[in-house]
Order: sequence, then structure tokens, then C-alpha cells
Amino acid sequence: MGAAFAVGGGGSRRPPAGSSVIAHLDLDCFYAQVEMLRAPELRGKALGVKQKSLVVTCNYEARRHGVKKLMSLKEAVEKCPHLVLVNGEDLTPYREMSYKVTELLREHCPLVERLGLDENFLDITDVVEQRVGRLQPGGWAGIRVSGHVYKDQAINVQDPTHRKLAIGSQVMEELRECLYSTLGLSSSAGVATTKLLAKVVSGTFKPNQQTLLLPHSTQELLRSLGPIRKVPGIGSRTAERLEALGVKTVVDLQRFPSAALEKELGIALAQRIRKLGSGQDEAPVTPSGPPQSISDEDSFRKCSSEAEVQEKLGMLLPSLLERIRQDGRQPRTIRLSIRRLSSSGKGFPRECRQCPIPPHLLPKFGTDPGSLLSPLGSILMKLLRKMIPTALPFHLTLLSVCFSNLRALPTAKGSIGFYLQGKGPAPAAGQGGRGKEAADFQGKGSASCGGIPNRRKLPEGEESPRRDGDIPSFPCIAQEGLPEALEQELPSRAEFHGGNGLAQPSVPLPKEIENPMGLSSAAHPAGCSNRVGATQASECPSRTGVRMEKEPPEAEIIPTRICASRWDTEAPATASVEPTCSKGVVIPPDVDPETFHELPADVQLELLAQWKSGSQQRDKPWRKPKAGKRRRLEAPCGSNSLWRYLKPRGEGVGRGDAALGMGPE
DNA sequence: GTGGTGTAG
DNA sequence: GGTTCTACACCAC
Repeated sequence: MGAAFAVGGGGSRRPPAGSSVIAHLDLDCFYAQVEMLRAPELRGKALGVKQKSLVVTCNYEARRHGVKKLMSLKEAVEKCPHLVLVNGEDLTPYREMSYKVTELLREHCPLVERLGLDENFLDITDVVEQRVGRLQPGGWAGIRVSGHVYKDQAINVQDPTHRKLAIGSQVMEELRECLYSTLGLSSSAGVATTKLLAKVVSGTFKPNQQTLLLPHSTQELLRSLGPIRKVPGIGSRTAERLEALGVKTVVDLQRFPSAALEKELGIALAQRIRKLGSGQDEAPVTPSGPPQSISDEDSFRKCSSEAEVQEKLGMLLPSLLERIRQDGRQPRTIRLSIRRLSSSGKGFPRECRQCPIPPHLLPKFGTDPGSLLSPLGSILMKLLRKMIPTALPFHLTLLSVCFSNLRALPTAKGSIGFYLQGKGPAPAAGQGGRGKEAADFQGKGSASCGGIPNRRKLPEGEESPRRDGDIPSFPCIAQEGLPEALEQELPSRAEFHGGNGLAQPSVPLPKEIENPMGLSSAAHPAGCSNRVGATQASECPSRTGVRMEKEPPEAEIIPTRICASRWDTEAPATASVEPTCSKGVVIPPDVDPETFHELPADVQLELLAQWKSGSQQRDKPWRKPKAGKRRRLEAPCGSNSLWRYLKPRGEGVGRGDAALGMGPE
């Protein structure tokens, strides 16, 4: 998150820096853990989670064989031939578990900020203060640290900050135990006085361990980071700029003159970075609510026609709409992002276009998401055409759909659907035989360095030893393991993965939106979208059960839409259907004559022929073009028709609803 | 509100 | 360094 480490942003709600106790909690190889919970037989095996041709993450067993995050599948299998791979492209199970974790933490500490799916910041100052208040007079003497202390420094119980941090480490140990016993997840944590430091120090001992940073070790920790890029908040771009200035390490940054830094990077960025480099981070832990946007995307080698784009969008939209339905809120904005392939072969930066969702569609999000597929698809295609002239060759490598500006449904019980998913009587995933499972995460033990023994190494049922100075821990269910009945509720591997070892969508879509637009390549050959307007939509068998939001009457079909796809339901209601005559040439009524005559003569002729063929076809039932015999003028797809770009100004150009012809009806 | 950019895991 | 699939914040407009 961009502002996770923003300095001084948002106004601190905490006491002055130095007295806060902040923790960073990192779920160990989260995706792999979730997969092992879903399929306990994977425990102990080298497991990789793949997305496309990459192993995006893997468990420690796989790491022992040289598999690394973001390694290519090929290389990973070379390194570890027995690597078990599961498909992690569908983030649903990870997202669900992630919110369960945040919710569980929030039950014990209200100040929890999410950072991605597998990390959380906690401001445990208040929890610590409460425990300090309960200490017996002189009780400090017995205060112990749970887990490691960075660089094995001894705490000074005379120092109130040390005392609070030590108690904070106990709090985090308990929370991690609670996470493990309740959800079956192992985690690592860092405890410090700021988010930045807590995050950095949490990586010191992993997995399933935690580390406390005492203030006087701050500089040593930061300097140990090495490359400046490792400082949280300094990303690749900023690191590049810094390196260009000769700033390669934290030490370089600390020594670099402020004035020169401000001159090169601007005052705001320079000051922020300088503070990060010195370990100053006043950013408060800002409790995360439900997500502010819900998006889905897919990448691919090539997508170069409107029909293909529609097919891809047809894969994204149903699951997105289902997520929105579960969320319980209404999005007011829809955004399409694309990534084009540049001539160099590298991906271009993303581009996006967004627009408000027409108000008349909003109620459907809560009641009838299936009926939104067609109108939203149509809007997305219009957004696409705002970015690229689809009549010309194009090559996309990514499509992303994002719903944002989420508001509570008028009738809704509230927008808590997201959190509710993670609650209820039983977790959607749990663990069986937790003692066995721990083997994957034991790694380097934490019994030394003053840390408490790794609880998961204890024999079943054995309590972790209480130590002097301990304060009673959180009441936490399932300290003795999950009830058997609960474990039996857990989905089997076959249920989750369709029995083939690869993940299938874990949330079945409602029937009516399984293949809403009939856009699968098998059921929807190219010609299917190459039809006249939306009027033949019912001919597409796979559309069964899906209503068009609004299907224009046949009489409204005009030449500009001779090959419009079913989504491409631009409302032409206001346009004249009468052709106009300009310079002795009869051109379609909604085409700007001036623009038309600026075109090369051959293009003009081609367009005219196209229009003529369209107007001849207009009243005939649509027929699938014969393979190999399709006339060049009809190809490749009507949505690509050049006519689209010849419309008089004001039609189809500009922002927002009206510009897209999607205004309220 | 929109679109680009940067950051994060 | 960029691959993946997200999510968020900032800022100029």
C-alpha cells in the first residue's frame, strides 16, 4: 500500500512516537499454507503455487530444494522434480482466509491494518497498557520477552519502553498461537515502536518466529537492510532514482545532503524517504475496513480482437459480480485496465478508463447480478474503445475490471458481507493433525535466543510454559485443537480441486451466470459476435437464462452497428436512420461528413461498401458467415468498424455515462 | 471524479 | 527485473 509507511500522513491517533507498541504479523508462505490446509496430504511435500507460468510462492520444503518465489515453472521443476503444483490464479480461498485472519486479530485488538493478503499491522499499545496496569507493584522484574530480541540485546526493565515492548512481544506470541490454534496458520511477527521497524524486524527470524526490536538497535537494523530498495516504502522506481544519485544503501541515504535530495526528488518525496531511511515513521496503524475496490484481471500472451476481449471479459465478470454480491455493496464506478504489448516486446504500463455505472443498473447488484453481464460488458467495450482504436491491429496482454466507489445497498444490512464470510460457526478451512503440519513450518527453532519454545513442537495438548511476569492471555477458542466435527466440515481436496490436483474456482457461480454471454470459444465462434446489433442475441444458445439489460428494437439497428456484438448495444435511439448526402456521396446518418471526406478515397469506398452491405443485411435474419468465404469487408468484427470513429463530435467521445450512451433511461 | 503512477505482498 | 493478481494512496487535472 502506498501509504503504509507514509510519514505523518493522516494525523496520528496514537501517542507520540516512541511510546507506541506496533506489531507486524506476516503469515508464513500464506498461499502454500492455505493450500496445505485445503489438502492436508500436501503437508511435508514440496509445494508450489503457480499462476500462469510462474511459481508465485512455495512452502519451505520446496525452498529447501531451491525453489524460489516468482520462479518460472520450468526452472522450479528442474530444481525440484517432485514439486507439487497447485493453481493459485483464483485468489478466493486466500482472500477468504486472509479476512478471517484480520477479523480474528481484530477481536483482540481493534487497530489492525491489512497489508496485502498475508500481512497485518497491529497497534497493540492499548492492549499493552492494560497489561502494564495490571502488573503487581515491582512486577516488572519478572518481565520476559517472547521470541527473539534483535541482536540478542537484553531488555532493561527500568526502561518503560523496553517493558512495553516486552509485554507487546507476549501479546504477539499469544496472538500467533491463537491464529494457529484457530485457523491453523503459522506466522511470523515483529514488535517495535513503528510500523516501518516492526515490518523490517519481523523478517529477521522466520518462519513461525517473532522478533522484538529495541530502540537502540534501530540503526543497526536499518543498515543491515543493504540495498535502499529494501526499505519499506521505497519501491523500484524511487530506488532507481536514488541509485542514479549514488544512493545505494541506507547509509548512503543517511549521508546524502537533504538539500540535494530535495532538489532531485522534490521536497515531499525527499523528506519522506529521508525519514524512512532514518527509521522515522509516524504513520498510524489505520484500521482496514472492507476493500475499497474489487477487481479481477487476467493476463495472456495475446488478445487482439474485440471478440477475444469479450471472451476474456466474459470470464472475469461473473466471478467479479459474485464477489460484489457477497460483499453486499453497490459499486458506483467501473474501470477497465489494459496492458498493451509494446514494439519492444515488453509490457507497456497499464492504461485505464473508468466511468460511472448507470444508476438504473445499481439495484441489480443486490438482486440480479446475472442481468448485469450484458450492460456492463457493453460499457467495458466502450471503455476499451476509448483507449484503443479497435479497428486497427492491437495486441493486449492484460485485461482488468475493477469496481470501485462501493456504497452500502439502500436496503442492505450493511456492507459487512466481506467480514461475515470469515465468521460463522466454522472456519472454511482448518487443520487436521496440527502436530504433523507443524513440520512444514518449524524450520529453525526458536527455543534459543531467549525465546519461548515453539509451541507447535510441544506434544499434543501440552500447555506452553507460563513464565514470571506473564499476564493472562487472550481467551482463544480451540487452544486444544479443532473439534473433530469441525474438521470434518472442511472441504476435501477433491471438492476444491476437481480431483486433478489443480485448483478450480472454489465458489461455484450461480447457474445463471456460469456462461452468461456464451463467450467461450467453443460455444461462441468468432462469427457469433459478428452480427447485427443485439437483435439476434437469442440465437446464441449459450445465452440461455440471461436477460439483456436492454435490447434495442430491430428498427434501431443502423449501419454504424452492422457488426456490433451483443454487448455492443450503443443506444442509437436518438439517431436518425436516414442517410445523409455529402459531396454527392450518400453516407450513414450518424457519420460526420467532414471527417469522412478527410479519409483516403479507398477507405471511403470500403466504408461505403461496408455500410451498403450492412443496410442490405439489416432486415434479414443474421446468418453465420461461411468459413473461408467471409467477405473481407465484413471482417474481422463489426465492432471494429471504422464507422465508429466517424461519428459527429459528442457521440461516443468524452467521459462518463452520457458519453458512453449509457445515460439513465 | 478521472487517469497515471508508485507502492505493497 | 519482470513475470501474477490484486489493492491502496497520492497527485495533477
